[in-house]
Amino acid sequence: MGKKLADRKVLSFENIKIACKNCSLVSLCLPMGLEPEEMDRLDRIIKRSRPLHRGDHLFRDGDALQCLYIVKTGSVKSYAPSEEGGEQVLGFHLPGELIGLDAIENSRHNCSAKVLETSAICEIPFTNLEELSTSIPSLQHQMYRLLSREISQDENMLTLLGKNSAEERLAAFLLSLSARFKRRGFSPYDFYLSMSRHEIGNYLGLAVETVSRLFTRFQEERLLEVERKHIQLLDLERLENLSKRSHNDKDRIHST
Amino acid sequence: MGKKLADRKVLSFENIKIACKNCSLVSLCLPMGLEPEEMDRLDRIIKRSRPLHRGDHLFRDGDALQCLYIVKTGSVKSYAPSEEGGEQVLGFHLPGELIGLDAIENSRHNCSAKVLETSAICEIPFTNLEELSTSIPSLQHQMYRLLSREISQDENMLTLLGKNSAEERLAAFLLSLSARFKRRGFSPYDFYLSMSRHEIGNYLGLAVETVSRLFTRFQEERLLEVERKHIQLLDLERLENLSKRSHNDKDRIHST
DNA sequence: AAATAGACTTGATCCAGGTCAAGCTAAAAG
DNA sequence: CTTTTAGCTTGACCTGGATCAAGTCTATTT
Repeated sequence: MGKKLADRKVLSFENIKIACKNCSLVSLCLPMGLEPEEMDRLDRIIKRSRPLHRGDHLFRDGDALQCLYIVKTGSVKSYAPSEEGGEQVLGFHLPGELIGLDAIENSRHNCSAKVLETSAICEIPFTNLEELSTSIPSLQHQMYRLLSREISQDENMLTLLGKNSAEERLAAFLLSLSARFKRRGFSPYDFYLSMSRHEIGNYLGLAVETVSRLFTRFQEERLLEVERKHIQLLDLERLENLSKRSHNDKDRIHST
Repeated sequence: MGKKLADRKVLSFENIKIACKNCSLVSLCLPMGLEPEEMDRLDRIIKRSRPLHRGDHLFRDGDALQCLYIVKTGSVKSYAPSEEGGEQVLGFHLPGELIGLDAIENSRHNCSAKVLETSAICEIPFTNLEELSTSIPSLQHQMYRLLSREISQDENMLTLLGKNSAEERLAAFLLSLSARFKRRGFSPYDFYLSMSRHEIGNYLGLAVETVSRLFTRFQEERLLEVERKHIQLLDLERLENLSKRSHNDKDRIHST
């Protein structure tokens, strides 16, 4: 309990309530490319609440769409719960990433999102955002870009699940994390996983055991060093090669 | 050759060059919900070219984004080609569906799209569309909705590929087609597949042989009648049950 | 410090669906 | 008409990764 208080102090208002223009993420986040005046207008509709803790939900499948969410610090997973209690992990979200875009279609969330570790989150009421984007063309453009990017990413993921082997999937996953950490100014070689093996497996369409065995094997092959959540990538190049299916590509479809 | 001329006559200008307001797809297409005056403005930027033929490309992976495309009649597949000549089928598109949305992010197409049969296509120069959507809020809203819907669909597909068995995938695929035909005023029970078994398998992450065997089995079980491309669904309810994974849902992730 | 529990690892076994091989069919080309 | 070819089906076999079954390790609780 005393611990939690301390935690709060460390990340509190100085860090959380800063405006977009003072935020280190500005160059890869929603306000990217806006003029200072436009950024202020956006800033005024963004809510910055106290930090959320592991397991807290941003929203649940079926909730009415109120806000879109951006990770400021920490990480979030989104997932589609199934009736029977199972789930499909749809994505892991790092700082600067916009969450909840699949809810615009019918004003209702199509998946759930919960934070994986203590996280600061920016909330953006969608109605206000939409209005604002009508009067700020570059904000509208940025929205189109972010929605489009989400589609591209999902399509990549479809290819990964449709065509790639277990080892290709895990290698691609680690490289994706690595690249995203790098863009955020963190080490691309040395990082901590905020998600469990189970969640990684679920995301990649693999059993936990398979993920575990692959970590062991990758370590034996000196591709990486792993100790629980701590990952050190030792050979990005070989991982890169592993992640691209080199082998059987015989399902080429004949053109007409 | 005489045949082709006849074809052209049948679908030519009367049918192809009609304005949105006279198009039967208006209620499920981009102009959905626009005022007549707004629809005219949209109409003015849309190009309607002569029909394309099987195998013609709308665009190829890497092309600069010029237009988004809407199927008017016929069908289109989008796919991610891989270096080695293979491909991952990303989707099949029926009349009223918008194609190319993943290109907005970086103004370059991230996949290819080719027509599966003789098809009429509306082309919408994206720059014009974006401008127009700045001055027509309901058009902007519709764009957000369509982009969001694409994300939801891709997420559904991720779940299908990540969690479902071969039989669940094929059942879900057939039901999806059935529902989409229904919305377009066609029979949900009786339709023709415009894609090959190979393409279906590729899309669903299955080998052709598996798709073929499943069709045979579904027919033996009186779920459907299949003869080459012609499908008759005999028992939607049982197909529905098949498509939802009823069995092992033991990968529930423990909450914290 | 002992107990409990969740997360992870490792080994043994199994099977859904992939791969390989052969033949069939229909439609297009000659 | 016959031939060719691409698409589809069916059977036999094989394998990657799932499942089952024990542990082990860490962290939290008591």
